[in-house]
Amino acid sequence: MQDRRLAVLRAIVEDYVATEEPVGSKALVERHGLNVSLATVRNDMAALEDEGYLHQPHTSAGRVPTDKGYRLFVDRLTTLKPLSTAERRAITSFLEGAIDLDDVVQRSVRLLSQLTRQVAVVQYPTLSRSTVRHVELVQIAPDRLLVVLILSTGRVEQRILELGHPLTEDAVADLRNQVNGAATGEIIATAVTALRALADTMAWPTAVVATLLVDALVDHRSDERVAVGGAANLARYGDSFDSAVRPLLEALEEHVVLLRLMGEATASGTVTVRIGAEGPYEELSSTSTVTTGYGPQDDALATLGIVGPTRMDYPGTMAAVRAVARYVSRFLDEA
Amino acid sequence: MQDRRLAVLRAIVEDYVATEEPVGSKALVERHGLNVSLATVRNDMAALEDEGYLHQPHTSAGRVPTDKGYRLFVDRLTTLKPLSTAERRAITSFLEGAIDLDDVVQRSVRLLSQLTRQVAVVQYPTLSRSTVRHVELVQIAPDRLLVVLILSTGRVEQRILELGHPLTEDAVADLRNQVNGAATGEIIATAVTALRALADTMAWPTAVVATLLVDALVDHRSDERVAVGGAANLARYGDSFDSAVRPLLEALEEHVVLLRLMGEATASGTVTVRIGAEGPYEELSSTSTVTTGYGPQDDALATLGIVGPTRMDYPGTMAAVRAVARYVSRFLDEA
DNA sequence: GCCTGGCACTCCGTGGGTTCGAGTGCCAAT
DNA sequence: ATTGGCACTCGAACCCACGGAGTGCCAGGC
Repeated sequence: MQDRRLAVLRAIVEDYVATEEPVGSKALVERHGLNVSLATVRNDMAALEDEGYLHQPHTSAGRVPTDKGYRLFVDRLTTLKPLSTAERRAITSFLEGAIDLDDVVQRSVRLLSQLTRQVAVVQYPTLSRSTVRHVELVQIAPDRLLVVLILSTGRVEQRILELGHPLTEDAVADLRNQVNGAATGEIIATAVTALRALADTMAWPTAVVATLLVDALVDHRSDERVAVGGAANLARYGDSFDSAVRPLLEALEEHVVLLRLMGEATASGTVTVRIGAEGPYEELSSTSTVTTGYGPQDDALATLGIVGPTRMDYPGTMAAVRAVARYVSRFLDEA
Repeated sequence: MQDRRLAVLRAIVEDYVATEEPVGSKALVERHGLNVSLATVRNDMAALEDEGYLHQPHTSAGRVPTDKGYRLFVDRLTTLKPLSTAERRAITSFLEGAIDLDDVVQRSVRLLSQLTRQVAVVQYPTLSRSTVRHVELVQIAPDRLLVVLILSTGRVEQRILELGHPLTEDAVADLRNQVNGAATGEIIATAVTALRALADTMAWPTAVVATLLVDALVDHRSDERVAVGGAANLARYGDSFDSAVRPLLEALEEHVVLLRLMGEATASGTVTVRIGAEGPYEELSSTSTVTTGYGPQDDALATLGIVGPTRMDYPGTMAAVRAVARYVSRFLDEA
């Protein structure tokens, strides 16, 4: 009885996602094996509407799930569809050719957007937990230094420093050695502390340089990088263009907004679903996000997922997001 | 007389761009200071239509410019609007804070899209004419090398090499010295030749490494990089969604397609306008591009511009594109 | 020869009215 | 609790008529 109601809700969600049209009682009993009569289903639907799981656009129309309805569906009615072997093969072969971290991220975005037919978002692995592999200083002018920071994740950060004072080649070489001695192998936070200590022991002007280096290291800009792909999938919205697509297109360009929308990286393996108004932005109240964390050793370094309409295939999308996160994590383990 | 016809065409283009609606003879004489009668304007319009400059959607509707009409407008009737001082100030202050090449490109994209309210596209300066400033080799595993290539434009390319054979630290240091000796200061093409020659003189396995380095250098992937911004401006299309926005959204993700659409970099200062079907893609026959080259010393290293509907404010857009290219070029000169 | 005023014509967009049908709610019976 | 039946609601689709914007063309004037 309560079971049947849930079955009705599930059927409505599935039909609505498939057809994009409000689903009525008749279509429901025909298309699903509910062994009850029309009237019974109607009663259930009316009850579900009273409880806020369904909504009807107008009196003589079918029912549409509310955010609350989707939430229940995702929480209690979803069994993740395993991916087809073809899909699995696609994922591995797609990732195999990657040549560096940037490439991995870009391939993942493309992969995710193609698998889910939604807009995919992949955050670059955050700096905070990765370690410094090497710091390279290149003097491109007497008073100008290019800093290249190579991290254990394979990520490379670059930054030009204006010194305000010329340095000799030897001074740069010396600085390079000291900086690498202090920072290599450390996580960013430790490296920053070590460099600050180093700067204190140094004579001007190298001390200034070390300080500038610290700035370059902690530059938070680097934490905000994301890759976005599959925006063309927005074209499938068609209806509700102004209310849904416009704010989303805007959000896709504001990476800070996007990151907030995606939320904190959750443990890899746990897929987080945010439905409509559960997210932080009112303008995006008709979009949902499906996200999870990823990173080597299943240690969630960054977030990855998709953004789409509340009306989406949650089981399929969740499975795809989880699978891609898993494979990318594994790939990062190897690298 | 012929002059008046051109004036009529100009007025129609301007009105149509402003109102987005087919413009009729009445609105025309009212809004523009054409000192002739309705009937005269009608005759001119009919003549312009015969010659293919105008088109009327249906008998009792106003006229709309054809691609050919826009072309004539751009070629003969356009006087570039100078930017307002506010706009100029915006450009300089926007670019001033840039900290590296990536940042310059990203700021330019944002700037262009905001100035023109169109989708902006900026190609990263191509490698081909820039010189090698430094090659850094970092051994991240015995048989794995991270190559960081620093170019005179400030661009940094990175690539991981799988050696298939372990190298000692000394071998790497030696290789680094030799490679830098051969490549530093040369343009890419020369550097490649020099490295090939170097590889011939070397014993295995360093020769293999040098060869791999060449591959990394000539990797054409790097020439395809573009930054895109302002996709949210597509939301203003509203009508003609399927025919115009969808293919464009797809093109924006396919950077190769996008680069072909933008065309070759033309000399900085010369703004190229491609209208509708003049471009290489049929699906994009209702979009135009406004592009120009940019680079230090006005040597066009790369292309920059916008993509938008054929119905756009060409004079304003052309002025903005030219101005941004000029300022970015100047900025690159200084750096 | 070019411009102008006038007139008849063509269609598109709009609004009102009607019909059609899907879907509902509720009641009485099992 | 479930079911069959019935009356009801309300949006979508269709039709039609009408008004008006815009046109093409002709005859007359400078």
